[in-house]
Amino acid sequence: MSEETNIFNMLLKKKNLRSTKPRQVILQVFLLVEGHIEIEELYKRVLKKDGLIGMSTVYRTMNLFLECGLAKENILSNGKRCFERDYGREHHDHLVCTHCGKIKEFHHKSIEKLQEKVANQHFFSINSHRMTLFGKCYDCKKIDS
Amino acid sequence: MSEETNIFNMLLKKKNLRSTKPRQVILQVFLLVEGHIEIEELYKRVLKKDGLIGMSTVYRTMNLFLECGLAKENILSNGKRCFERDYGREHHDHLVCTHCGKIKEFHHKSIEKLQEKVANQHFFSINSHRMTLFGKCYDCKKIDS
DNA sequence: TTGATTTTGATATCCATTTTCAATATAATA
DNA sequence: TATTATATTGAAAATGGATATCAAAATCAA
Repeated sequence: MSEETNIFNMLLKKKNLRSTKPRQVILQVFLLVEGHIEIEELYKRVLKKDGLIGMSTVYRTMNLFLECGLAKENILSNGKRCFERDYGREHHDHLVCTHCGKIKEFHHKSIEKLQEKVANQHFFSINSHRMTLFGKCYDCKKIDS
Repeated sequence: MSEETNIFNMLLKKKNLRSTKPRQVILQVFLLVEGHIEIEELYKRVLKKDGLIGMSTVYRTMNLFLECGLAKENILSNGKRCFERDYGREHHDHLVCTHCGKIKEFHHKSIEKLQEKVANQHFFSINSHRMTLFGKCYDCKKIDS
């Protein structure tokens, strides 16, 4: 049993929730996601495994994933939400190509140190941050020029 | 006539749109906004000036403001949108208190230089970015501890 | 098993936003 | 100014994403 499965089961236990087939299927599918996924696409993949599962259950279960830190939510430039796995992964920020939608991840320690510094100057203590750079990726620059 | 009024009128002309009373009223009200405002609150203020204006017109007009760069949209930590004026203002990022909702603005040149650097490393050219630090402000830290 | 409780999927509902549409306002021109 | 063509309006309907409701089904503990 993967560590992530474990974390999910712990959450279920903690909240007196039951380990049901739909929840396990959705978890399995989610754990195979690489990168970023919108809920519609996740639902499609879930249906392939079990055509009886309803959309509401996917939403409900995704909220559980968010709650226990297995998933993280992002807002894309078009305003839509997408999700990504968030366990055992290093924190990262996003570079989004506004032309083709490609998403790259990056992590920059010095930026984060500066963020801390800024926060301190304003007497804030940061819990989290969100940084997204929008632009054009290499391939799209080539196409357009 | 303020420069912002001018910009709006130019957009109207460019798009063959008409300068109507509702549009002028909404612009006037918007230009008095300081900081960040949700559309409901903007609508309330519009109604005080002219009780006949409808919500759809406010939405439509706000979209025009966004289009010509008079307004900028932000997504708060609770997922709601808010707007702020965006003409003649220096670019800035946000510090949001997740406890009381307070929003502070900051601008950090070195962070932006590093963002450029990161983008270059990934062969992206950045058009814009969005950076928000979430945490607790001074006052809310005091209350809670 | 049984019985108490939770979960489910379908459906209804909610909310923010956009679209539709007939009536009205605007701007250009005659 | 009167006319005409076109854009705009507000109200209401529609949309789309997400949540809440609820009776039937599944799960768990005894």
